[in-house]
Amino acid sequence: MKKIYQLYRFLLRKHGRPKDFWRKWCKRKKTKEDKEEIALGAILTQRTNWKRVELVFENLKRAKILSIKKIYQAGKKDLKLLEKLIRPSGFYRQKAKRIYRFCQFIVENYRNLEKFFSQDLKTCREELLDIPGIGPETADSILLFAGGKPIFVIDEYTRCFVKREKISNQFSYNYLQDLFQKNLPRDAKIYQDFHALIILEGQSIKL
DNA sequence: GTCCAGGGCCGTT
DNA sequence: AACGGCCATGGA
Repeated sequence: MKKIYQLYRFLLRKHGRPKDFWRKWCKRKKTKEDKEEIALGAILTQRTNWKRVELVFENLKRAKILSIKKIYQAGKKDLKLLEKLIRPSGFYRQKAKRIYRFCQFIVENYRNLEKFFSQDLKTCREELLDIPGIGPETADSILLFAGGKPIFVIDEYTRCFVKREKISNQFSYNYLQDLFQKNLPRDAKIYQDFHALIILEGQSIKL
């Protein structure tokens, strides 16, 4: 069943190549710092939209703690401060803790993201999933969009897409992830673009 | 006032 | 394995 790959080609023709999904959504340039923001954004965006996450980034920027290291230091001293800054993205007490623990994990074990991502995909994924508050979707978003690792992200948009296109009548995370990966070249760029296209498609239908 | 936005965790069945 | 309740904000 190469239907999935054909759907990818179809969406690519329809919407064009999404230049840089995260840049477009975050309205930011792709820099080294940006990778950290992408990873942090993956947690902040849980069950909310990007506008809210933008507000948090602005707060963090204003407070000059917009990096993994700075958040780690700030959170260690005073979690309440992080809570206050993270508030606009909702679930702020949980998310402050989640963000802090993620930063703590990176800094204390690897010093920086680069080092962490230098390991193989399987190791990175297992370690991310061990951090409380980081589940499969958040972990894979971090791996794919911040780490450039070839792993396909399943989210609500993807499930709606699967349903609309009658790709499968089973919707569990692992099953769908497997299905997409088996029917696509193992290429992070393609996974990124396809994911962006699925969201663009989902939003265009909603209107 | 009501609805909802790109999850994850925990407890129950 | 599947489902329900919970976490919380601000814009439409």
